[in-house]
Amino acid sequence: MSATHLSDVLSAPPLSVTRPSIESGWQRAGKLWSNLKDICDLLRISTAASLADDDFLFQHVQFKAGQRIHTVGQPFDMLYIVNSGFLKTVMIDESGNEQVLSFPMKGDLFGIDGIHHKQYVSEAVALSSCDIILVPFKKFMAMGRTHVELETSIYSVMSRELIREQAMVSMLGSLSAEARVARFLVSLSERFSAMGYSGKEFNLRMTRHEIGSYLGLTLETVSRTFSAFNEIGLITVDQRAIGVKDINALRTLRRLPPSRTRAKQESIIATRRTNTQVRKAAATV
Amino acid sequence: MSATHLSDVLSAPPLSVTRPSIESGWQRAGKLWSNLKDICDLLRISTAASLADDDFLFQHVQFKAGQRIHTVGQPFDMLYIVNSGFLKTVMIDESGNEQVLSFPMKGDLFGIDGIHHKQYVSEAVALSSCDIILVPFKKFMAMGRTHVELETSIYSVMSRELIREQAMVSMLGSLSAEARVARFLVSLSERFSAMGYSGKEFNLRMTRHEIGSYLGLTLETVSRTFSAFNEIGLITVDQRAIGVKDINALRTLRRLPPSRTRAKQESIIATRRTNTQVRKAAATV
DNA sequence: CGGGTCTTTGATTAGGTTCAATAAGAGTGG
DNA sequence: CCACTCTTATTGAACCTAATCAAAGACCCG
Repeated sequence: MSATHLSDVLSAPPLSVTRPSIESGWQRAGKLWSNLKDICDLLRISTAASLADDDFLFQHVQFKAGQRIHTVGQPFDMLYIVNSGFLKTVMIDESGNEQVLSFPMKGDLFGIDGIHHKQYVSEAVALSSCDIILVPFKKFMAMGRTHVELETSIYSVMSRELIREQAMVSMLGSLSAEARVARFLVSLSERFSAMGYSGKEFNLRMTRHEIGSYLGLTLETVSRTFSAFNEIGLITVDQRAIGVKDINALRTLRRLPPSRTRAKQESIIATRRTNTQVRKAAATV
Repeated sequence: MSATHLSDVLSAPPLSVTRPSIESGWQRAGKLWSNLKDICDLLRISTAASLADDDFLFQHVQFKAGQRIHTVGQPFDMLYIVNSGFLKTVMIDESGNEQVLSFPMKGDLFGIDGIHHKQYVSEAVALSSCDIILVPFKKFMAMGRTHVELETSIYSVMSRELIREQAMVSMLGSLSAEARVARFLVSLSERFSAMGYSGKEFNLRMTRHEIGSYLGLTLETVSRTFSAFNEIGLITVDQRAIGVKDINALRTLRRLPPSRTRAKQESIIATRRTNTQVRKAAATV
């Protein structure tokens, strides 16, 4: 039952569908399968009528916490969609250190980074029990050719991922530690809400170390910032349990001391310049 | 002649090609046009035979330093390929600050971020005179349907961009200021070399401020780091003129003081632990 | 030549890392 | 079920990198 390699659990698609299961997916021979429409729904993609016709089935695979869905250097042929559970994706830099890139959860697609070099550049690790849908890329592309709106959606999802990374770069390049942690919590809250869970009370599935890696901070800074937010009453913290008390404060929390801001905000600069001159004048008196 | 809006310079494709020009592209009515094969070559994409057949022509447009190729919120319908010149792409955060995301140059594709929301999320600004190829996205997708290897390449290029952003996140999250600046120089050197220019002597086309924004540093830190590298003999600097003296030293320059490294390198941890114990033992003697 | 932008360099400050020690859980096996 | 261990989290103190503030010099372009 403990599959360490995908190939161990792969099986041929069922010849016929038996019965719908509770969650999205059909069951057959103890395995779950999803059709194209299920997948589009999961990805929050516009789902035109024609998609429902396609009877190709995508296999689900279960992973337990700690197991790897794919590893660096492994030949690419699949994309993956999270049906349930929590994961992290990491890059391994030349000195062997892990850098967390994302925390995929229900409805998220990962594995895209494997397309270019025909092998994965990152690793995906389950942080909890996970149900993952396998999406053979070749097949998916072929389907995009027959369902034009699907093709558009694939490009759209890839574009979305790029935007996500750009936002990440922007955050790492310009926000203070407090602001990063605050946004991280807001983002988690919103994602939990979107999934139908509580956005006010939730458990972190990742360690402080992993959060720190994701945000470009040390685990100590993350811990301290949680504590600080707790003291101000923005959140409550007890180990992995988070209670969001003032999400708007978290949302608008700017970098306390700006960074390479300055430029552009002429008014502020003008004001500061005036102050400086006043100060100088006072000094010379 | 000074076009501030793309629509001012757009014209219908020529009915027939007249004569090949010096650089990639054909000339007609004072304008440059490229075919599919030119574009694939420029993007360093596998170029199968069938591509040469396609006689659709892509229009070139010239921009002068400071002009914007596209802006935030502008409706998306084009991708852009740099045929010559230098640009920057920037995101504007909620407080109006620019964050530099990339410095596109010859052969680079940009505008991908516009696909998802059907409008651009970033801006592209010319840093020098530029010759840009317009790639109507709809048309490009359609061509991908008839040339399967092109479709694959489009996905591949998008994946490449995602990897680039991931590498950027990784760098911002884990490297010291020195290491970031060093890698920036190495990257520039390699790109200039790949373009046929000298990778040892080149001029920066961007300001210290823009480099700083790109690397998540202040302009002062960038300037100081250049000066420091200069003193160690890794490079020579004179304003925008850079001479790379020891690219390997730049390449391997690690973060002087590590960050959230620690984990994973068992040997080092073991060593450090031993040292600590030794120190403790010494202290108790 | 002059005004504006860009760059360099210095002095000071502060935010975040590093090192260290303790506490709190989670998992394991006797 | 509890002791033991390993991982994870919290908190403190000292240090250090990079930001901030400031000023002067270099360059560019009309």
